Amino acid sequence: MSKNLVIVESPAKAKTIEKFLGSDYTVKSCFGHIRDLAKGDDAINVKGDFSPTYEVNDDKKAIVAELKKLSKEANMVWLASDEDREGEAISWHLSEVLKLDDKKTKRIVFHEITKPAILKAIENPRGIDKNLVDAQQARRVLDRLVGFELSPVLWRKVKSNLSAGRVQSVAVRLIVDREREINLFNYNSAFRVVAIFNVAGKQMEAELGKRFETEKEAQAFLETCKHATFTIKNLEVKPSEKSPAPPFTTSTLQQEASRKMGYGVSTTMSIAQKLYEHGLITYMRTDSVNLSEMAIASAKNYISENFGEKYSRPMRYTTKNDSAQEAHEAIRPTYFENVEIDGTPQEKRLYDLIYKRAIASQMAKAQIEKTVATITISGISEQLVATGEVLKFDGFLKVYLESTDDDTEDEGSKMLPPLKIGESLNLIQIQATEKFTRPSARYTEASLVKRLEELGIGRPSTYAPTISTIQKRGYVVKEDREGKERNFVQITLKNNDIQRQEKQEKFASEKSKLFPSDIGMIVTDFLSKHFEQIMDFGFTASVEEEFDKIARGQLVWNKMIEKFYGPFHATVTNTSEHAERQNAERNLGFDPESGKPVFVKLGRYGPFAQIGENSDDETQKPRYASLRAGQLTETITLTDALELFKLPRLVGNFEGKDIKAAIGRFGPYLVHNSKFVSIPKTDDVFAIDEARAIELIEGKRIADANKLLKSFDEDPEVKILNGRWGPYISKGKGNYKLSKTQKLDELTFAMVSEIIEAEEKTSAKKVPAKTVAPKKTAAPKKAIAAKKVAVKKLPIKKAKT
DNA sequence: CAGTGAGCGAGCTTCCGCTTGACTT
Repeated sequence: MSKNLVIVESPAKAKTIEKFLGSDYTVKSCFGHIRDLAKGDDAINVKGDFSPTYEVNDDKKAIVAELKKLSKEANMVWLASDEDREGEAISWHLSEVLKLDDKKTKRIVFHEITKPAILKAIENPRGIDKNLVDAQQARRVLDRLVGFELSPVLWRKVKSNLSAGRVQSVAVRLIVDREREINLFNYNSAFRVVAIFNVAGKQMEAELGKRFETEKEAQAFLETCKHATFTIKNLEVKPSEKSPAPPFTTSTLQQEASRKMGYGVSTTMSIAQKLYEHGLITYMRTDSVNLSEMAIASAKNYISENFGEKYSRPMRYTTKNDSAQEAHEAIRPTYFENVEIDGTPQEKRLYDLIYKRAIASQMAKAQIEKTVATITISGISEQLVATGEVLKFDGFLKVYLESTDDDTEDEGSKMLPPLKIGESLNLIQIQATEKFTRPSARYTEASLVKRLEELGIGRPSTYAPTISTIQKRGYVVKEDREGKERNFVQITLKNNDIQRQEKQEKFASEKSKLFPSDIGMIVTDFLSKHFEQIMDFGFTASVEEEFDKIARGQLVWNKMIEKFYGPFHATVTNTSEHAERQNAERNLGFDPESGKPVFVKLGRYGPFAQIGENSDDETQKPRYASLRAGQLTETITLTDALELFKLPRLVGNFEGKDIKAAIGRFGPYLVHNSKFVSIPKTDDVFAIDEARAIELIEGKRIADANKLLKSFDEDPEVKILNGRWGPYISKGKGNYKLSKTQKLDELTFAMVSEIIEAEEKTSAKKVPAKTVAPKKTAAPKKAIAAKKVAVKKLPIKKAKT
């Protein structure tokens, strides 16, 4: 048996370290925390000293048993969990649960997985830092108390199955606040003036230094330009430079993968996990931008050899964020020699991104020469300005340029034609275009993570799960929204003639953005009203300060909790007793037809509009209509609400049966002879006519006929259908899997019955199905061929901007 | 998969932060 047992958190890490340490060491992983607070409401002694009750998680029992056995056999146990609060707690829990002897237990830390770092750690062991452990306990206990006391208040006052917490509730608030900010936004417009000149056969653009608030002013300006002369007054050449971004952290990786590839944060993380497991990148849950000395040296070599010495600029980045705990390195390729990898297309793309970002961070700054030409207009004091950029030295831009969240299309760097001071210019045209101001952008998953990180809320390991939680609870939806049309004015001076045009543009269209739901808004308002402290963006930062004091031994952890819990719990009790139940009811006005009041509120099945009050009179029953996706009780207008009651609408008659059009959970549909047909986006549910409806119904019939691959005489209910994932068995309302290798023409009724029976049995054993199956992102199916790494010569092309 | 919304009340829900699989209608 091995003399030394080393315990780390991650199995992939264990494998690597084992190689560095040789045969005297067995390296095992504990897979993160092995113990947590007991499940129910009694895990914390709130009546006394707040002492917690811990339990070994069910899925950790086996690994704990194995570690117990190995630790008994070893001469020395090295606790090598991460060097941060959580890591320290993991080591402490291990020593408690495994009942480790202090004399044969050592605590070691390293924040990079390199041989020198590991060996150095082994030479410098220490004991477990109990203060740091206490800081973690305080963190854990506080989160449990907040979550498990607030959530039940929501069950009583808003809706069951809701949740609240230090992190998620603030995340929702950010989205709610942003939505309201956008709804209240005042769109102002001003006229931007751009002139185009002909300089020696080339076009050159120049913009006026000011914008005009009114069309009249813009018009007057163009009038004065009619016979003006345009002269170059000044030419200024300014050198400037651009620096590469630091290598990725979890948050910046999520942002770039979202901007450049459109991945959601959980997609990015599961692809990165695969790359990590195959030893291709360093750990992907990190808040550090630090690179190991080994990595910096190897990047320097690689860059010098492949790009030339002047492209190399070894650089040590430091993290600015206060809340960062830096237990790991930045995310980087394990070996810079692996320019390309084998794997799924997604894995290749993400690896490429990580690779380029890391290598660029060690490359020289780009040198840019900026030219600014000032142009005077005769008779007017305002001046035009033309700017041009020349890239003198590309540096890191050879491989990578970071994207921005701001989607304003900057036309990019243009070169100016050769110009001379005093030169007069040939005007092609001057155009004044009405431009509108824009509100702050709605959050994407990744930009929300960025904001949370700035506020110090949440950790790299929880960003993606938090974003999933707030969507699962229905507080927030990720959606595309169609833009709206608006008119703008454009006035053009060309050949001494002024033309005015009214044009249309689309604005406010959104792709994969986060929108709050009614529930999200109600819960945010309710919590903000009664639990201001928890909803404050600075709450996490202020408790973090206290945790730090605990870690430094300046504060006793349960005293801190006691001070928080007293007033907090009093508010919980008070709110439970006195606050009213929230249903977001809002009066919109009166229905012009019936004169009855129209209002919206939140019901069991979601938000709905109602005409008329509830009453006992059977003949006076109110009318109901569900709100459509994207409509909120907070903002819906009377007109829009009345519109909802125009459905279901009788469209016509076909084969002796009525055709009706309406909008359901999955969008607009037609119903005919109790069969449903979706109405495509190109048609309008309020305007669709009989002929078009029949066309759609017949189209659906053909599609259904094609869907049927096989039926059985023995039971007409049993069919083989062609679905999104290939052929499957359908019987009544149930669907059953069919193995992929099964040949359809050989399939008999007996075989099908067997499959159905077998599946019924296994599904009966499973836990009763929850109301809604959680959506999961598909994990990449194909694993990367182990260690088969193509070392190619520089396939890195210039990064897209 | 699809037109609901009353009221009573069983029993359940829920946090954040470490980790990796499981498993897709």
